Amino acid sequence: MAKPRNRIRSNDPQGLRNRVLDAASAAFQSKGYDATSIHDLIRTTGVTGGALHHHFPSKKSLALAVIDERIAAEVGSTWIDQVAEAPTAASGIVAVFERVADALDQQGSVSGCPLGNLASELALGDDELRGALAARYADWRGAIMAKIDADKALGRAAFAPDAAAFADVVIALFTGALTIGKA
Amino acid sequence: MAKPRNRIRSNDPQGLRNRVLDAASAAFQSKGYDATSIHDLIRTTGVTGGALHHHFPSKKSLALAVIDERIAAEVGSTWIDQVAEAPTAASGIVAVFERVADALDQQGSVSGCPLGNLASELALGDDELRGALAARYADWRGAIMAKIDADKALGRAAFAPDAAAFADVVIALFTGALTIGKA
DNA sequence: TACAAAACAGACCGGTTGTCCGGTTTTGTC
DNA sequence: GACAAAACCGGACAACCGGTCTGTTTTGTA
Repeated sequence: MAKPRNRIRSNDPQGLRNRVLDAASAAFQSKGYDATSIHDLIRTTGVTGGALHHHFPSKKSLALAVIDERIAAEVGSTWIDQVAEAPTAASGIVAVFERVADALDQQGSVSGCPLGNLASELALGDDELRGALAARYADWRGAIMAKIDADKALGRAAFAPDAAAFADVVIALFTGALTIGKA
Repeated sequence: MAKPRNRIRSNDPQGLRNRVLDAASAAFQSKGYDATSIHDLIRTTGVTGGALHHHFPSKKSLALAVIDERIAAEVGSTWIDQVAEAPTAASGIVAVFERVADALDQQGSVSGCPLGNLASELALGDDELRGALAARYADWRGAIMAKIDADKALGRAAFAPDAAAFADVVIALFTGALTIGKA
């Protein structure tokens, strides 16, 4: 006479994994990595500790997955894709800034750049995490540089800045602005 | 026959307070606020828990003191003073960037902007802390704006940007650059 | 149906966290 | 010297942390 387990259960590993990833990335952004406990995630998602540990053996592995899957996608959709599709690098960059500013106005609060928040908090503590974050920055930077070079090749560049330096400035400006916006 | 207490003790509240503040601000910058436990500070400074609690009843009050005393001084010496003493706003800003870049080269590692690190980590969690951080940003911004306006009045401005917007860009650029440098 | 592997459940552990408290010593003041 | 306030001591505390464990259920495969 074990426990009468009358509730049906269906294994959905990918769905459960995604739910955890969603909750984790949201919590990391709104509260920070250290301030988010895995018990918090257990409570908010309803996922049990065993299941969570099955998919993410450690908190660090969870952070790694958030960076490589969720944040990478976010950088891609809000930056890389937008810049690539724009007529010119400069116009694409300006458009992203305006779009983000509009979204922030509607939202009413600033919770920072997802990538920048994590970079600030855990880049210094762990080399593996720092590498994952650096890779995301490299992608971001590469997309801007590629567009600038394409502009130059097409003769569309209003001015001819050093692509690498210009990309760095754009990224630093964006990251810094969202950080200051939090205060 | 209580404990034979043969060690001499001399009360030095201000010195002890400063020692804690030094250790705390260093730890906050290198490891982050959440990652720094007050037991860490007890170990590294040798200050007892009771004494620490006497000066800083809570960890938050310690953070507040670090912001208002240590970080404010740092912003003042590396930014406000430098800009004020420079012949022109633009040259002063460039000089600060160069000086910081040189210091970072010698140091070999980047641990971020002290103000930016704390802003990123705890601005969203507590309104009082956010206010303290915002005040530091306001001072910083005000110093740059004042210098730009002074330049304009003296006819020294090579170009005539909107002072507020320009100051924001400078601060965002600085903060963001140091954040990215960590990754 | 048989069975191994994957997915999930949930209690549990050692260690650490921030905070607080009762007592002792030092210091300023009269 | 008497005495109160401030400074300092050292440990106790409950809550919570990330991680582990054993066991059960589901699923793919043949």
